[in-house]
Amino acid sequence: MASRDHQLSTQDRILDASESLFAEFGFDGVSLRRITQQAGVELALANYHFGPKKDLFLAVVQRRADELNQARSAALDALGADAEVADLINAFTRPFLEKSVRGGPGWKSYAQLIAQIANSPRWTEIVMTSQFDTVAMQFIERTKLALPHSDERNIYWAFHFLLGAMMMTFAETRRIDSLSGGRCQSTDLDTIHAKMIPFLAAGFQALCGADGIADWKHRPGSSIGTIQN
Amino acid sequence: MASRDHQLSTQDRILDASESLFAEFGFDGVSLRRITQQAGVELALANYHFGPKKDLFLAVVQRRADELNQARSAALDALGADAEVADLINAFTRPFLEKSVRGGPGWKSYAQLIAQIANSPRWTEIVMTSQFDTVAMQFIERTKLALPHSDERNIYWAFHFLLGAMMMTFAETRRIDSLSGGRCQSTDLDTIHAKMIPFLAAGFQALCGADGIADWKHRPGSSIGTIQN
DNA sequence: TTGATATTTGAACGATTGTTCAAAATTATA
DNA sequence: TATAATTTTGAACAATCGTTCAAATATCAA
Repeated sequence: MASRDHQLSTQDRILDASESLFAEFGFDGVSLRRITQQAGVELALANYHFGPKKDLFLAVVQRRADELNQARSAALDALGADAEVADLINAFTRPFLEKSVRGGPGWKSYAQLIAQIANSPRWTEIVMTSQFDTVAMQFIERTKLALPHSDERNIYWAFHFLLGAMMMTFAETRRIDSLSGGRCQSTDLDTIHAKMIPFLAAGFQALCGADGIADWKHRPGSSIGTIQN
Repeated sequence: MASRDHQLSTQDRILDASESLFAEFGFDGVSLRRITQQAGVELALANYHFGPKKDLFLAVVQRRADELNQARSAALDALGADAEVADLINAFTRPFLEKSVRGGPGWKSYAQLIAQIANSPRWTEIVMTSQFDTVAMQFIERTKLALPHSDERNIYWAFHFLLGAMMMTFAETRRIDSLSGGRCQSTDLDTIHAKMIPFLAAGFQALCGADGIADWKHRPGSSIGTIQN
């Protein structure tokens, strides 16, 4: 029998258990019985407090979305008008890093859950767009100012690649760990983040920078291409 | 009733239906009844030919893995010893692009399925590592030769970011489409790939290049950091 | 054609799924 | 304290889940 934590409300205990289990097994991989059992509450309470299972899933995502968005927005606003792209990338990604690494196990599960949702067409439309696109737009607009010579679309694509690298990092799949023979640790998010910022900043500069680059043109019949401006 | 395609074997019809449905709803989001119904075969045939559901899922992944790995490996081998990083990235990513865009609907579903698996710790260990890490290692080794001055670990992390950007692209979640107000199309993988190559190549150069960069150091108490060498 | 092997069928198994509901217990209001 | 509103309980609902199996059919080898 799961020991009850009387510090937490029934809603929070259900949300905590859902967060951890959804992150590990996905929406359809977890039953409401398993969730309520881990939460230490009766099965029917999930429906009573959150309605259908899908609404519970959305509640899990929404619970921490506001706090994350506020932290990101504040980090962006704290930057001066002369902020470089690396500063903007850091402002957008560091709050998530801080919470995933030092926000407790709930935030860790939350980050892994969001990382999976972000690559699932089924949930992206319902969850990501509605919850995170406002701040994403703030980042885009600031980046347009920092890279004024760029075609607008390139900034969107660069942000798309940023999202991919960031989500892959927070997913912590440990694939690189075995691939590198243990020389790299997927759980060391601080180190990865320190590598990610210059990597992405260079990508933004190459794609959206003033030196006006750069689509990759494939030469048919050859496996070699070239970067053209 | 689903019309039977007598061109295809029972196994292939089950694999095709599984591929499409697993990509859309995930492993636990699809029942064997729905799969066999879409395949136009009896329920019991799934178990007869593939065993338990998990083995069917693995069979779906394995079916196209060899072909993809061979194409990637051939593209890498076709490059000369003087290949640049952009060439290596292109050799690793273009085969997947070509099959996803011009390989038929099966390959499209397959790419989306792999993209979701890649960000799921539950499947990465079982699927990705065993199926794709051999060719991944070939790419890593070639990149070490192209960027000989780099700390080995930075190449692994750069490859990690490459995977994230690539998987986010093949997932086709259409998030950027709405974010950009329709100016960017997630389904236009050719355009995205043309942007991705210079973006990632610049990232590799910044992180692993001869000009020896570059970890992002966060200044405590400030939201501003700096790139140091 | 005969016998052996492989595949398909249709039904059923027990277990688990999300959801519902009336009654009991608790908390809040007056 | 008495009344109302809220929360919790325990059980049950119909539906669906993955899996199994003997019988029927189809395919192949001799």
